[in-house]
Amino acid sequence: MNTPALTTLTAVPEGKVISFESIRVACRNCTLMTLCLPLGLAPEDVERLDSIVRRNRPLHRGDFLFQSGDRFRSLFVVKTGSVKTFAQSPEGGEQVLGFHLPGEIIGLDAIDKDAHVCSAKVLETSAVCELPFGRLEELSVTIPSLQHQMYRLLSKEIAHETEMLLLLGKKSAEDRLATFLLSLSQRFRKRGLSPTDFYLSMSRHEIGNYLGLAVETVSRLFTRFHEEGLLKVDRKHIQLTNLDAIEAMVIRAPVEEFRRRIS
Amino acid sequence: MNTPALTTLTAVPEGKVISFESIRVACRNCTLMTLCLPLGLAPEDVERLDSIVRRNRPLHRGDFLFQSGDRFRSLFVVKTGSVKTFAQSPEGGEQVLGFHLPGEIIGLDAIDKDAHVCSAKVLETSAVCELPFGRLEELSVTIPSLQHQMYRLLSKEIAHETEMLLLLGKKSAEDRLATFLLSLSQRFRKRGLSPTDFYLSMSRHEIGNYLGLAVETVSRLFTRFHEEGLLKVDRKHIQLTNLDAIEAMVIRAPVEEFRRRIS
DNA sequence: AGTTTCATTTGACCCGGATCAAGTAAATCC
DNA sequence: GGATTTACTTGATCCGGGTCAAATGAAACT
Repeated sequence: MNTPALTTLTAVPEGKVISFESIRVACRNCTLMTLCLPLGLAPEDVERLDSIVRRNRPLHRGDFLFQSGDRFRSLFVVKTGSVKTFAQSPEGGEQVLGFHLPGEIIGLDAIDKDAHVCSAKVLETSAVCELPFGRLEELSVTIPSLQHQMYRLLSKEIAHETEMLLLLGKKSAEDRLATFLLSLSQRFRKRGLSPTDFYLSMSRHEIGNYLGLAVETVSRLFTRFHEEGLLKVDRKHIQLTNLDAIEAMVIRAPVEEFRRRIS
Repeated sequence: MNTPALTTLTAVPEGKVISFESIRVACRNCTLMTLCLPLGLAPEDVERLDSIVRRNRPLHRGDFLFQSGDRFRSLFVVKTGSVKTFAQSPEGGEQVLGFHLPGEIIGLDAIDKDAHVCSAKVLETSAVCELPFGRLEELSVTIPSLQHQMYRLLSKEIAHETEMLLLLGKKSAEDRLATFLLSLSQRFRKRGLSPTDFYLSMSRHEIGNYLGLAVETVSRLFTRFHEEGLLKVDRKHIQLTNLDAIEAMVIRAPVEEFRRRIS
């Protein structure tokens, strides 16, 4: 048997039932082990970690993991499906902060203030592991390799946000969308899924919000990329037909700087 | 005696000598203790932390703490002066990631890859504490409150970058500069310095780069803010003559969203 | 099946801020 | 002290992408 919940990452239609078994798997049997918190832990330590993990029933589109202002109790790891995080201003304006795929950890920004500073909403039927942070912290006192892994994860998150800053600070709309698609592609690949053929679980509006672009711009860019033969779009189904060109697009981005410097 | 090196945060002219004594102070006597790593530690633990801190000679404008690609060995804490961090593309283009004031920790993004992913350059004569990360990690295994403080610091850094994402993702040039000035003001206040009267240690070019704006735009905005009576500018000397207005400017930023929602 | 609702696409227009181009003022160098 | 370099300011122009408006298409509702 394979693991249907993982391979149908974003393909589970609304309301369909996910195999409950695939959600209850222990860390040691989880296909995400090398992407997740247990990375680098000795088997017996994985068991100890496993013992504090709460595996709740699957969540559905629109469900919240937590909302901004909630007391911080747990970190969450996406197991199947996807989750978006976003900040909201009192008036209702919202800024999408990230889209989270299986193995990615959510809530790290809440440790400092002991309260959530953003909200997390499930984009499609998803299974999520809950890690009560108090227990995790106790555990990491007695497992140095877990502490190290925690530092690494927090650091990785910082480095990742830094990359987003680079993206939003300088690049053109075209670069932003190309970078976004490439990021998804690479993350799908790491999870054993097709890097060139996938479904988007988020709307154009959410993509635009995330990238600091208007919906219309996102839509136009998809059309243009399609016309240029970079990809095929059908609604939420994306096929990257020229991944190399998309990569090249992202890499040669800082050229304007270069041109300025040599002149 | 007061601590001249702190009170002259950005006012030490190039080449002038900083009191060496003020640099060598132990953590327990450091005015930054409540802003820095020792926060929340028992006195004996502060001593243990103190014992691994390396206090090097002051650095001067243009000196590097580290460069992108360097092996990661230590975290750094600004003690006096200021430091900028930036990412650079191979061609020479650069994106300023942050300006760091006394008590702020630099290098947290390097833990994951065990290599620096950005560079840190001193903006003015500055004293910096070096924290060898291996030692720090060992220590944090035996001092749970230090481990907790590390988690908090890492988390705070994530939350801070999230705020920058919000800024760069949505807001107008005006909002960006206002937010930047307000951030500086608040950070100076926390350090016991004037929140309304300070020197900028970074150039207009660096501010623009940081905020995703052209130098010319930054310059024009300073002129406009001056005309509107929000501040006085003389070269690098800034006086915020209407802090309330600047705060209001930042807070009422998401109004466009609101307008859209009710229509 | 037909209606409502919401998401996406497409077109027309406009504006904020980038870019280009001087000019001015400090700081650094002889 | 004068020359050179670098930083900053100001003005003119242009364009990428936002905004507005409308059409089209999917999906949910009755």
